[in-house]
Amino acid sequence: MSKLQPVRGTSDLLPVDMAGHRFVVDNARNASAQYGFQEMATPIFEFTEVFSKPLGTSSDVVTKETYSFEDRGGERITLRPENTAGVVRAMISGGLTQSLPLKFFYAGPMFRYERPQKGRMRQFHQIGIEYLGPTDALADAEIIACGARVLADIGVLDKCVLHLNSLGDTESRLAYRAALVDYLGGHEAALSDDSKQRLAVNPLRILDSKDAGDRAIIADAPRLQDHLNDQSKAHFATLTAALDAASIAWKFDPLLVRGLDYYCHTAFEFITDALGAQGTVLGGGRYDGLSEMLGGPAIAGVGWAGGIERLAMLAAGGMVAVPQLAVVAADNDSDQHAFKLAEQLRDAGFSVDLPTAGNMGKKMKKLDKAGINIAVIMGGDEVERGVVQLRNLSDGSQDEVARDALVSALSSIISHAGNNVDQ
RNA sequence: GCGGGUGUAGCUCAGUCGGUUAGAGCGCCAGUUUGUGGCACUGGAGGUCGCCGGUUCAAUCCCGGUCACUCGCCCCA
Repeated sequence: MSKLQPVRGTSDLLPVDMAGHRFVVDNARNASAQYGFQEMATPIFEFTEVFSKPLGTSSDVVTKETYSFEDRGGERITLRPENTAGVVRAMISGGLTQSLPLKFFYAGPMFRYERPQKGRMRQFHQIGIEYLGPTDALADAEIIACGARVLADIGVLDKCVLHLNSLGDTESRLAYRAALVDYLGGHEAALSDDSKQRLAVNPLRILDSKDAGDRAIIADAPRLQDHLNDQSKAHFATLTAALDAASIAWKFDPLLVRGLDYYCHTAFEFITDALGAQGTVLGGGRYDGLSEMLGGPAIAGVGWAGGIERLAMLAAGGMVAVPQLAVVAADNDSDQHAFKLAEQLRDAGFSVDLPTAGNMGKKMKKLDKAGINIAVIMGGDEVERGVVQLRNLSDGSQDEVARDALVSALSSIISHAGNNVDQ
């Protein structure tokens, strides 16, 4: 192909792609607004510490996946690989900790230096919500319910399974981690190479290894749920009771873990099998330790992020809006009249296209291909007589209408529900 | 970062056991129709066969590298 190609792992959002993208974002924005989440945005780059401090050196996201560079002023900058840290940073920076709780919705690009695959890009886009302040498990339930509603609204909930686990609070998790390392240490030689690395760096990750040998060892490993203290158990029980009450189906997944240190209690992912290896379509959890790790006050938080590209691939929807009608000049001398009429119709609230190239046959052909169903045709004769030809391209009918009566005539045949859409 | 597959027209793909002008369908443009689209017919444009190098009298085809896409690992959205 041409040498003029986008950078690896990036892609253009042409109108047809943008339609699916907007379909996801618009629905997510509306659904989260039903729960009181308000839209905000943070910069797409931050000082590197915003990500390196909370994510830690053990995380793949930081060690090998970030786009980091030094700017002209010598500052170390990182393109955001996710948005939770940025949102929490914004909360601290903006002094918003005085008005808890906070409910935020965001949508925007994220950047990870990964090997691209289907559903995995170096620049990709996420929607997400963050609920800052509450420690109660009902907050966890509410954000999961919100996530389920987003998926339902775009028509993909029935293609996903909600996997749910509890990591417990810090005390529980540290106790479990010690037990797990103790057990796995006895089997180290039999572990896969990847898992040998993880044993030192991030042992919980071994739990969801896909290696067959690892899985055999894991089968007899100590279980996370056996190490939850009473408070952690209560948190999880409250959450699951709330989900059950709302008829939100979930599946307990004891192997679902999050690598990052600030995660605690709830971890969940909506997973589909329709997208190959990139099955997680929306995932998140509780991150009570994050604010403190960033140097702010101890403020709890729960949230999730969803991959817009992955969601758009699952969703059939996505409509490209096209104008409702077009004004066609039948001859060159009528161009100015057609232009003026198009403006008048736009003043009246219609979406109007005005084809300008070629003879009348070409213009009509363009309308047809664009999916425009109504043509207002005017030539010298019509201008003189103060009328237009109103042609319906769907059924081929055509009527002469007085210009004074055009707006009301159009109003009766074009629904005012909104833009005409066609895909 | 690791392993496998693929790369021929805008799109989906044939094809050349290495040999003169590389094909099809769809799409695009034009005409049949100089005030009327869809259908049909006719014609046309469009490819350095991803890129660089090697072997060869000769490479789109074989070999190496590279880039991109793709499948899996890793990790996650």
